[in-house]
Amino acid sequence: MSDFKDKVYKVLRTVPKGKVVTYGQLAAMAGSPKASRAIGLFMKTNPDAPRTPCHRVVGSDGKLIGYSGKNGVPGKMQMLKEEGVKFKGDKVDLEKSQWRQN
DNA sequence: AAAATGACGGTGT
DNA sequence: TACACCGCCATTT
Repeated sequence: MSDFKDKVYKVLRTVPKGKVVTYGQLAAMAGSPKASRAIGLFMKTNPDAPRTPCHRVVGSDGKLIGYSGKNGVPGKMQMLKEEGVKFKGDKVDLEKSQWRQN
């Protein structure tokens, strides 16, 4: 497996409940700030579904995209709400729920 | 090995 | 503000 991919999952697993990260941010932490596209690809593949909270990954504007889960994006939004993530209409309130290492 | 694909992001119109 | 296009990266066929 590529180190990049492993790194992405590692970081993603570090994201606490009730917080979210953007694809770009996640990519940056993994070592490639512009690999946001690849990140989504990993989420789709998602070999570690149960241990990888891919539902905590949102777009740069906090908009929910993707999610191959059971209920799709709507279910993802619901799940995040349950975890305590604040929402702004159909998007996540990044000002309050975006995860920050620092 | 080369080309196509995709759960993105930013910029332009 | 909304839609379209281009650029980036890693995976898959």
